[in-house]
Amino acid sequence: MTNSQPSGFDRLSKPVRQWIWQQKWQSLRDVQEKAIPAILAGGDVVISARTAAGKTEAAFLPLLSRLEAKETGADGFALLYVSPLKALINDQHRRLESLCECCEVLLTKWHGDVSSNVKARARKRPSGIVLITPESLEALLVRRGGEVSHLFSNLEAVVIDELHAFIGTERGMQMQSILNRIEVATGRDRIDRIGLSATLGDMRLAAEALRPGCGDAVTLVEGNDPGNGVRLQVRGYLLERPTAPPAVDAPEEPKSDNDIPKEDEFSRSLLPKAMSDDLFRLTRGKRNLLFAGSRVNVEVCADRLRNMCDDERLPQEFFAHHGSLSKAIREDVETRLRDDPRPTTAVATTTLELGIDIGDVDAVAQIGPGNSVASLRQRIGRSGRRAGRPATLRMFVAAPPFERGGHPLDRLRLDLVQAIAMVECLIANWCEPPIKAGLHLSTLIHQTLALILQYGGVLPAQAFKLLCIRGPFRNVDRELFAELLRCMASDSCRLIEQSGNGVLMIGSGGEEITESYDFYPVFATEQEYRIVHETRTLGTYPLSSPLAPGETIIFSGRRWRIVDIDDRARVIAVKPTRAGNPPHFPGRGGAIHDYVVETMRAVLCSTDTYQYLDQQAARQLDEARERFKELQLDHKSVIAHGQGVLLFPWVGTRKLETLTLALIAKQFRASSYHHSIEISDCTVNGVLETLEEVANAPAPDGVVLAGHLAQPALAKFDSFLSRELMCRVTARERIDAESLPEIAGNMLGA
DNA sequence: GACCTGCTGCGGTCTG
Repeated sequence: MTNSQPSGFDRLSKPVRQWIWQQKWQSLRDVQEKAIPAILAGGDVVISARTAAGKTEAAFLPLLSRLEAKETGADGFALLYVSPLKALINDQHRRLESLCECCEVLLTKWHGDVSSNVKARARKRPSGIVLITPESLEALLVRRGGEVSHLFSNLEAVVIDELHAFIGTERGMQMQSILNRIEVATGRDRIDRIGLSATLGDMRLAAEALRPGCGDAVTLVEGNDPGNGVRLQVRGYLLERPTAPPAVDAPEEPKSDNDIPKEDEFSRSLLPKAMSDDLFRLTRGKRNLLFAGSRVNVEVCADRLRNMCDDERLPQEFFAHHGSLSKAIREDVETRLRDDPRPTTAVATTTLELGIDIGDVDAVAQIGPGNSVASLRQRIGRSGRRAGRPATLRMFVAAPPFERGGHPLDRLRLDLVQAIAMVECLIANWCEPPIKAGLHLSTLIHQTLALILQYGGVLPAQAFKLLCIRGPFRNVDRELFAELLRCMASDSCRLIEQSGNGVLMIGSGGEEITESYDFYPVFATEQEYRIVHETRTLGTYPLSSPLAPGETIIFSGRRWRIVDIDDRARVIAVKPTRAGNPPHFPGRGGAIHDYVVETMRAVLCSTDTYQYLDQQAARQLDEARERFKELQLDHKSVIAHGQGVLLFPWVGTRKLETLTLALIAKQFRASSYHHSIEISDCTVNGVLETLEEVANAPAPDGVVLAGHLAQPALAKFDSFLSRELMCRVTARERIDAESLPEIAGNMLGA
């Protein structure tokens, strides 16, 4: 320690200070300095700081000091650390081991890969810190309901890592509900919650997510670590016309593995050659993360770069990384990034965005504008962590080529404009706020079943009070909860039944679900094949994407031929080959925030130049702005197009879809496309009149509007909901009916 | 026109 000893340091317990001495830290980090008094004072705290700023220690140094001062010797766990990832638990265990040893506090990993005797031992003599996933915690409550009060009665605090990953999600609702159930079971009014997060758009909303209903009482701690600056570039490219469709009708099987089909022509329509040449040139020989967007793009891009490596007879340094690849393959890439000095570029989806420890990379590249400013910020934080080196991010954005008679939207270069809008938002220090909680009826079904199992039965009024008044399901009122219970008890579900004295019990249908191994997670997953080469599992492939023996596929950045499909065992056997088609993964579109789309319009209206654009991108922006003026979009929102019209509301995905739906409900043939709505067979005046009507009428009933929409069961237990309940979920979570008059009004005023 | 995450307890067999 230097002479300028931080005041926070002095307030820590003796063993904690000793540990800090051993680490030879020169001083505490800004966020740690601020967190110490906040956590020592007790109460709920949100700690937010950029990646690698020392958030974990910011929470645990004062928490361990608190344990030292308490010294009750009572049994029961003292601290609970909840993480969304097993990999993060393993990292944190490594990181906290010596600190806990110094403090003589037991540290226990608890997740699905940890052996059951370790868990049994911890249950028998509960003490110290437990690092756990929400699913393992759920299993503990459901299977050992009777032990809960004993295990957690001396709990000092709960630390929630990657808080932002839980906000507004099914898993987040589950976690809040579990923490609430622990408080109730132990008879504690509240157990301190400490949320750790990357910088969030709106800290107050994050605080509300940490302690529903009492966000105002949460202490906010924001780290102010300036980092080493950011170097950022947006590079423009032109897409090549696809000259051949993907080889669906390809003539039978290629005769030999040496036949090389024209698959490159298709893959070039996803990834132009000029772009892959630049990607190769800028990443080769260094350590990079390349975020390619979708799993298909990861495969196409990894395949292309690996081939370029082979062509130049260089050792391979490009590797694919996404959620459908096997754990072993992914860990090989992570380990190589972390521990191997050889140049390595991981071509990834969002898998490498969260806090898994992969050390520092030289640069980050991204294909396309991405879906959120928050994720852009997170990605930048993956480089520039070493002293004196700025973070480096290059965005590679391709636009469609101009064609006579092409779609007017092609010339607005909306991907490039979106990329610029994202960067402008980032520079202005804006990022998406957490989304507001929906009804989450699927997760409420789950929590009702879990609660019955935990207590062996529960009265409806108790369940309502616990889950919906004290717990996180506050958008569900008594009437709606009663309807949900009736639905769960109905003949078609039989999830629950009621005993003579009114106690809710698990029904015949519920038994099957709750006894199953996959009851504990609340998110839905697709059924999949396993892709196997000899004895090695390469990864998984969705059942819904049909494949046939003899077909070729790019997977894990390599090319394979399918030799056998075992539908019963759900195994696809492959062998290496020289040809390969891009794989197919189903997916739903991402939602872009209103403010990003508003900023896009501002970028198109403005004449500002942006230093971070390369020549090609700057030229494409000029062309897009010219076209924007030509179409008079600077003062019009509705323009004629062919036999119909194009609408430009400049709102985010959810509002765009709501307006489309409202127009469909008024008998227009409308569909949303690339930030616009296309309506066929109508006139500009006809649409303007309708917009006028919408603007001046009260907002339509969301449930009625949602009735026009297909109601796919998206969440895990949605299939148990009645049509009517599903409509209410859709109205609340997927559309925004209240904003319709305002959107229409703004378009008329434009 | 997108991504990601997670999992018990038991009974069986094998190894040191």
